[in-house]
Amino acid sequence: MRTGEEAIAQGAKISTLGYALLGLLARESLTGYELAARMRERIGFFWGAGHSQIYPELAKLEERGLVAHEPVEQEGKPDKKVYSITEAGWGALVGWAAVPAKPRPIRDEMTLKVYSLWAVGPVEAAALYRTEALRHEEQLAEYERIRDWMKEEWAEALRDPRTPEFASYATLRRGLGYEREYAEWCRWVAERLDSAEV
Amino acid sequence: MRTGEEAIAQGAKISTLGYALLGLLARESLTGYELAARMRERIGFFWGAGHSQIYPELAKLEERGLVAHEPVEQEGKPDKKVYSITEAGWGALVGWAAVPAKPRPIRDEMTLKVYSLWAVGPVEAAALYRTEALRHEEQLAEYERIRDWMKEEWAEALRDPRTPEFASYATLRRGLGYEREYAEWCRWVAERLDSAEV
DNA sequence: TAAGTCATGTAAAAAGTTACATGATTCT
DNA sequence: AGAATCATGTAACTTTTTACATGACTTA
Repeated sequence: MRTGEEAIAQGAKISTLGYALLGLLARESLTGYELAARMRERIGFFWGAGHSQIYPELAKLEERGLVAHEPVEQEGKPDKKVYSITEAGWGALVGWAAVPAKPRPIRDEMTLKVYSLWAVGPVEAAALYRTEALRHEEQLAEYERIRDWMKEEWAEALRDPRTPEFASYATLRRGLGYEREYAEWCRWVAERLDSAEV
Repeated sequence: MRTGEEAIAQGAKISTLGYALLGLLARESLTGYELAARMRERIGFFWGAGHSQIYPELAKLEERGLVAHEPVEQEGKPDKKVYSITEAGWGALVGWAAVPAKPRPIRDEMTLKVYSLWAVGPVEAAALYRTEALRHEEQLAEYERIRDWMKEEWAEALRDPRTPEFASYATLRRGLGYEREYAEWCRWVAERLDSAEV
């Protein structure tokens, strides 16, 4: 039973960014600055936010009692606020993670450009998609390095799909497949364009 | 040489949605209503916009001289405005399509949820990802039907990568690969979760 | 008679991006 | 000396989403 102040925020809806932050804080307590870094490094491939979006969102989550912060004084560095997830925050996260997401367009500008490919010279276009393939191959290679590291370091935990390590690995596998498929498609586009140049 | 009114808008930047509309209008002249439908049917998988975003964007494009409209009176139906791409619009489209897009996070909420998978019960989670796999398998099947149709109807045009038909086909292939990979990943997640239930 | 299609808009709110603002310490 | 890291914020702007608003005709 929730009463008083806690009940006030009951109705207010949490944004996807809010859940992303809760998901990171469920693993470890972090400052806004660190959350921005985790956002880039860990889940930046499929969700992103700069610090200008994170700080106000943390304040909102705290208002609703889903996170709490503790001020920490530091020497030689500016003071910081370390945020932790609360029990209510944990409940909100679990509730969100267990239900399907509403499907939305992926908003991939490069695919949008392909739709107008016929308006561009084939030589120029082939070069563009070969460069794009390279980008995705590099990202793929980076993910493969991380995967190998995980398999070595987390061998034990990865056997159990109820660990945060497995969840990280599953996320990475999605990136792996996404980049592999994307690179392949870019190469296919470039190859087909090459055939027109002859 | 551009002078006077045309020059005024030179500097103003066109949004991705603007280019999406130009890309559709480069193939055929359309009304705002039809553009919203094309958006859903043709490129909805990787870019989306409702009519409330399209009508104002068309007005902006017209201000900048990239599209022009002709009012058409109809019987039994409300009057409409048929938009066409201008030469300036064509130039803008080609310039945009020939350069790489700035990479952005894909903002896939389902992948974000996987990152917090460990917080959810494995039985519940397995059901969720099996349902999700189904969604992507159905979408894949739909794309396969369209692909088969294209290969029959557009056999001639698809041999030349400089046709709009080929561009449509290339776009579809991206969706095909994306859904296939996504479904496969969902099944993998579900299977791994099953192993924990025993 | 209720829902769907055709047709065009505006308004408000939410989400996301880019820029402004400050300041100490550490690395190159 | 300049750039990067740690650290937290606000402001302005753009983009996206959801809701409001209207109205004739067609199909189930």
